[in-house]
Amino acid sequence: MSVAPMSIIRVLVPLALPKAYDYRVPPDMSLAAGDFVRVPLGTRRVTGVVWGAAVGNLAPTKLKDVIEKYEVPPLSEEMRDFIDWVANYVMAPPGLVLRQTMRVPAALEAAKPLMTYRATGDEPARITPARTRVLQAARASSGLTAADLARHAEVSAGVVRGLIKAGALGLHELPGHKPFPPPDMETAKATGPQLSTEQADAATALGQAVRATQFGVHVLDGVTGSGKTEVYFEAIIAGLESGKNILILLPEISLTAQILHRFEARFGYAPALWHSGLGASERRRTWREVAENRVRVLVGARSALFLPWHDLGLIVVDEEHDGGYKQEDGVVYNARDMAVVRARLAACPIILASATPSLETFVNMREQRYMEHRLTARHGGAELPDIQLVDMRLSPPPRGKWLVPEIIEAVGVAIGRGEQSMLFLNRRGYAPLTLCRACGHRYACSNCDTWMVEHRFDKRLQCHHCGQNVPVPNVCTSCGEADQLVACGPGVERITEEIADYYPDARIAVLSSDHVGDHVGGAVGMRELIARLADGGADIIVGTQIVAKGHHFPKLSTVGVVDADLGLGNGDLRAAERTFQMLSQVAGRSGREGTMGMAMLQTHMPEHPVLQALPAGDRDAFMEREAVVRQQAGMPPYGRLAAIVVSAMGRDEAHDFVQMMARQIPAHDDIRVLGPAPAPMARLRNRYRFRFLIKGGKTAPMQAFIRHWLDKVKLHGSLRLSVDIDPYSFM
DNA sequence: AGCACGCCGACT
DNA sequence: GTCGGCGTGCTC
Repeated sequence: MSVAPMSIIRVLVPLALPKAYDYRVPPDMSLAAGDFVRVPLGTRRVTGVVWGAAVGNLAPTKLKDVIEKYEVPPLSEEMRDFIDWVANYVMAPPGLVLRQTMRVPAALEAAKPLMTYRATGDEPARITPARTRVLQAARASSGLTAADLARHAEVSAGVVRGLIKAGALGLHELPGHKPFPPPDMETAKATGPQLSTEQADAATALGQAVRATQFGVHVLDGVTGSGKTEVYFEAIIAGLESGKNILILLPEISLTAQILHRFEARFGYAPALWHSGLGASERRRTWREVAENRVRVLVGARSALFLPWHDLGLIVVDEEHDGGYKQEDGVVYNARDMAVVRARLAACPIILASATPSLETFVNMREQRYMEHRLTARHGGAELPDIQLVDMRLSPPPRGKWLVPEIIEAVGVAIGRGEQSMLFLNRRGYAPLTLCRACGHRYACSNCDTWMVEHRFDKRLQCHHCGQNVPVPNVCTSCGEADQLVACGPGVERITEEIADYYPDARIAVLSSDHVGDHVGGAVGMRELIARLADGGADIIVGTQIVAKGHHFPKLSTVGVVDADLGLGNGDLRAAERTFQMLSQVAGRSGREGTMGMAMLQTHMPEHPVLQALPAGDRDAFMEREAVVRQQAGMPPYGRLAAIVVSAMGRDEAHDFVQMMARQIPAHDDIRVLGPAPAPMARLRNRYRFRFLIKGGKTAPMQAFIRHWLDKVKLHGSLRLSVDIDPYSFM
């Protein structure tokens, strides 16, 4: 009797371990790469994924046995390659990247059976119109739950319950999760809107790219209101027809609802959704259905990239320039860039859509690495808004106020015409700084290097970085004087108060994450709130950047930007680019239906290139100029950048460590290390932070350099070190 | 990420 | 004397 040599495999577990570990496969178990397994690790049992053949550099006696295999489709080789690629690129342990995929442990367990009902053929003793409709629905399609039947027949749950009791409906348990509805190709193809010539051209080209099932990056570059969504919907139809699956990424969850509704209107069914606010059972169902290759279209936030996809036929990254694609905590990555990699591995096209593409994308498009599809005309002949600058040096607001007379007047004109106005200020709360008139004390966060922001609606001082939150004191906490606190500078709440003074009868609404929240309940609540406001529920909307994105305000004619310079002065690499993107988005909110909108920007530096480019409507000239600046500075996309932030509980601990690191910087012809310097937030959540910037040429081996450097140092105590490849924000 | 091991202060 | 604080290191 011969015993086959026990096979040994490598298992990656979703933990911050440096590599995958080897395990023995018990003789009665058969495993292949990609299988989800349970393995012992130390004293615990964890779930992991078979990553491949064993490395075999550990004494066989030390190996432990795989405990069990999960009955889930294996993670594809493509996904495993993607995870390895991302881990290598962003310099994170592969296990931590795998964890992005394994965030739903419950999805690995067998699903509860699905309780569906079908008509038994028995006629109930009493028949009513409601009952007839339910039985019709039950006969028309199978696999419907009691709730589905009630919804299809438009009756209450009680009617269905009655029919079950009467024996007319019989329980039929189905294994697995409730499937997502299949695409309705008839509707999709029948209800397509009339596309303009340029829309149709772009749609045709994208459709061809999808059918060619070849990797390629396509930029859908179109001004606000030019119908980008309708164009990529056509590409989605091509993908559905070819039997492939489609992933649509959005930078934030509040936009998912928006797309969902447009998608339903166009395709007659709802796509799957994926974002952090999904409930546990929906999350589990969606993960599982993706793993089983039964989700055809999914709209999601950046984490949707790590779902266990099969057969991706198209990825769409909407608002590709948006900073929301950058994940800053845990594994630091830019989902837009990783989506391009994902598409390459899947050998499918990817569409980057934006009205204001990032400079990286702009340069790639100009140098023809990315295919350009440009939409220049606004929908329904609407024109781009007239953008005007108000020089605050020549036309200052009244003392202690923030709005210039020109904007106040324009809002008045809009009110007179029954149109909406929007005042934009990207600053939450009432005032960004509070000080004591008596002793000069400034209220700072005790954990961070920042001021406490007054929120007058909830009468509290808040730190926007760590969340610390105290009631506004009655007496100064420093000198004890009463009623001496002064609010310095404006936030949206203060602007609301100011405009209300001028137009006391106007209906004014504030929109910021404080009032609607950025969780899903908030996002849903916000959709409803915005729909109400957009429908004429307010005369004046005062908002932070939350109002800049995606939402449609048909009655909005006038936009006032309270501080167009905010964000230009902080020395950030992308300050100009980001300000341009944000301001053009905000200005683009106005005048979308037949009317010419107007936007006024309050500025102290009207000669700044960003503020010159906006009224001139000359995005390309601005981008070209910005590209030259970057090229001269050797900055991305003409050079490479990485950041290393070291933090510790004590300033000396962090400082000594970065000094020691500085002495270990490896030499390299094409890479320079700047720093260490105190990080832009030198203290954050009670930790002292220092930063190195690593600047390399376009082809510099940044990761290898950093790996080599970090191999020479060892963390201890409260020290933490994080690497950010291609940092987005420098703050 | 957990969890055990190990070395220091303050309690019945 | 022991209970327990959390720094350090390991997990195939």
